[in-house]
Amino acid sequence: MSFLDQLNPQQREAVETTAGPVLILAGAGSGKTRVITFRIAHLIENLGVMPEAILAMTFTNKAAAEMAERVDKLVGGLSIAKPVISTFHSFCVRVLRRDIEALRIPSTVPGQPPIGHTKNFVIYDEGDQQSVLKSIMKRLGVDDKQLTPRIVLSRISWAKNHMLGPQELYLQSADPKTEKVAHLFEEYRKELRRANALDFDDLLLESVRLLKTSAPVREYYNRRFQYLLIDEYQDTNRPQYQLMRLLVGDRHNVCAVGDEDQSIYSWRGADIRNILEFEQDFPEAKIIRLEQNYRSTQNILQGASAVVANNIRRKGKNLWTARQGGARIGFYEAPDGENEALFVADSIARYVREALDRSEDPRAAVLYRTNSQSRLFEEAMRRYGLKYHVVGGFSFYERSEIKDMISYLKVIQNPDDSISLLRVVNTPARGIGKSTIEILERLALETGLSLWGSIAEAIRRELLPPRALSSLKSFRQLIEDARAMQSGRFAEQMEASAEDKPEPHISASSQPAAHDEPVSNETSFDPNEFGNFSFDFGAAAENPQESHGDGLPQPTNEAGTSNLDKVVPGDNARGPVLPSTADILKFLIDRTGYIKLLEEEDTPEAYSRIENLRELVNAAMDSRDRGETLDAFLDHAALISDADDYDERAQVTLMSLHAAKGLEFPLVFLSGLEEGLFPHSRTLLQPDDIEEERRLCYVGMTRAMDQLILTRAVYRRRYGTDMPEASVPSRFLEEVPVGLIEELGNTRSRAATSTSRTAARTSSAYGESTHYSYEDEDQSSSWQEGSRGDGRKRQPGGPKTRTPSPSTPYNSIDNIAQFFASRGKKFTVSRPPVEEPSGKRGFRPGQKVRHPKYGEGTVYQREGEGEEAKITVQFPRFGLKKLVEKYAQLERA
DNA sequence: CCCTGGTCCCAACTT
DNA sequence: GGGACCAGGG
Repeated sequence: MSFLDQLNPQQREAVETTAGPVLILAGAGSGKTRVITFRIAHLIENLGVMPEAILAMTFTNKAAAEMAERVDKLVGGLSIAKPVISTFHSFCVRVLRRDIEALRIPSTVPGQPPIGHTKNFVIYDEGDQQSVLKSIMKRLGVDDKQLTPRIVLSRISWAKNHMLGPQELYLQSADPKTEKVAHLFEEYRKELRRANALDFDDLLLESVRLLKTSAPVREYYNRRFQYLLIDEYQDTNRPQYQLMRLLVGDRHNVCAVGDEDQSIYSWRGADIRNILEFEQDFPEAKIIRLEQNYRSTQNILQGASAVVANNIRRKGKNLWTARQGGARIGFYEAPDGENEALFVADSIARYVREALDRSEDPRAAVLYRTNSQSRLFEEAMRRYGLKYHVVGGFSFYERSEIKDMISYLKVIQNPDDSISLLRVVNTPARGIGKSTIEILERLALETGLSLWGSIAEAIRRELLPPRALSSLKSFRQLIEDARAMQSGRFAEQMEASAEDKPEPHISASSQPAAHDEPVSNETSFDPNEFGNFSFDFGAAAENPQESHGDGLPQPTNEAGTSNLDKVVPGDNARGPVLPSTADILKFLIDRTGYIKLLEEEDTPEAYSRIENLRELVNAAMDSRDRGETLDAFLDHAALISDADDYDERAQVTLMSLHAAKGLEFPLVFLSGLEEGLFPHSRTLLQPDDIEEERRLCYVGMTRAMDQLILTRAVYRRRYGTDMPEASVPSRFLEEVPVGLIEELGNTRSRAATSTSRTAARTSSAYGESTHYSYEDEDQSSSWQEGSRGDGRKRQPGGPKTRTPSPSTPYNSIDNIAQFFASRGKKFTVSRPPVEEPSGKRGFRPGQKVRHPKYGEGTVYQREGEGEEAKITVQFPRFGLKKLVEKYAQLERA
């Protein structure tokens, strides 16, 4: 029996139509990933295609990794060679690292090196881009208020996504503002070229340019890749589209998979025309529709379809499911954002417990339009002792100590990277201050050198006071020593490759990088050339609340102390040692005294930073074990994305709607359904933007397998301290057919809020009968205890459950229980017992405690009396925190 | 030169 | 709620 028998007829057709262009219109939940992976497996297994001749493009590393894993399972280690499954951006980086120098042009000045990027280019992230623009705008005296670096950057990015250069932008500019942007764009480009840096958009654009202009390069890839697959085709932009055309060549073996109803990235340049006009691009194209949804119940699917049916720009489709009926779509209207979050947490706590009792999938997702909404949900999850995982937000790489070290590495890879150099030249402080920097920058401007070049020049010509000069000398020595470590590695490679000609470079900073052979005339391909990234990085440091699935303790690098011994200097145990990225990092940390200074600081924050640095060194060691060089390590760090840290083992996942694309959960909450929030206020004016918001809503709703609950807050605070504002229900709520909706929650309170909103806010009816309130401290802390106690051994109906009387302030919970009960899931309305207050009160200095967010810590001091007492606790990872005992859910550890 | 504390202004999605 | 920026003291 063939594995193809597992597919439905349409899926099977999609898998077996391997010659020529194919467009697969795959509705939500219709087995898109399955089709792609089976198609790859079919090519390899049944048609004998060489794995390395297959290229599949995805949007996130996570999706690529998952796809690779699934293909691996199907093909079962038939061959060491693997198909290339990669994100567009990662793929482009590999292409450019290999051949970008084919784009260089000879200098007009004889004897000068060619102009253009070299293969040791660095990647600039958004922060780097902003720094570049900021300094340009300062230099040119551009008014910061009308035109912020942020705005300019987004306009530049817009231009790039539409494949416009500064000149084109200038020519079609109709206003002085755009003219200015065009000018800044030009300067920005110069600056990046000088720094030998590329931004994210450039990765795509330069790859396109490379394939367009260099026939040998193009032919190399055309020969190598015979089959091309593109996931999420509806979200490709023009450069990606062109890249596809160039890679496909005239063979036209391309398979694009997408769903126009899930196009949610137009603001990033995604061009919905790409999918709508596929048939024009490839007249011989075969179109296959996958319309059977295997994920959701009929109610959910109907609701979602009804919403998206309000869009005009779509092909239209008929999604159906065999899962007739199902739970109705819940709707809960909360008085405010806090209550909304508590409602969600309460429902999830209940759901998780129940699902575990029945050995069902206990995962739930909370989706929101804006990341800032996550805070309230996080607090609520902690209240309920739920293990949750937040996707996105502040990542490991955004921490300052990590950025510092990464910047050092970038400078070592490419000293002309002036942005990174500026970041580290005085980090830690070594007496190179503002005035010194200003002189260097002026010198750079006069001479056309990079900052790195200017440092040498300033030292040579003794243009600075002796003090500054000696500081600069020691900095330069540091970088050069580190670079020398690097070149040991390169020297060896150079021996291997024959006719290599190290070229002089403007500031003598170009690495004597080993050239691959010229691009043409290769007959065999290195299967590892496009090796996929792996993603075991940073997660542990990020969120101590992170779940590990079944609630059982897992062998993780918790709190990191176990990693300590891995980082001791002189870790040469793993065989003949060439200097690796890890070695360089250790060298840097040692020479700069970075950790030593942190230790001297002797604050808990400092120790947490040290911990992060160790984590970074560990990551570098893993990178070394994978055989990666410095640039691969840095590429990885630059291209890892928020969506990549989604952990499918977490019971509760909090994330933006965008990040949820491609995922599915038994229970989904779609929150903040308010005009101005979702749809977002910045989209209300253009009809096209509203359609995209609606697609986003569709994406969110179709993530749900069994249960979908929509929520909204009547009052919402926009900023931390401002007065809450009354909201208008989202239009999307009205677009869901009434018959599919089940209202949840306390109707009385809702009536009160809608009839007299301001009165309700202050009246006791509002304040006290609010079902979920942060002020009700007994309730929440006892819930906390209860669910934590249940965490490992879940005892259904044990002593920890009781049914509240109808008079408890939990009206709405009764209602939810009924709601769940009505769909055949029996939910006991449970409420953990109220604990004796004396049992856990009164922490004393020296005592070990556990905090839901900060983990274990030691009480440092106690101020005040009773439950008003403030206790200061030292947490190894988070430092000293002053907590009001009444509110902090501290436990004895 | 470096650190601190106050103030301003912001907050859409993300490779 | 918080990050970026600036003024002023050590």
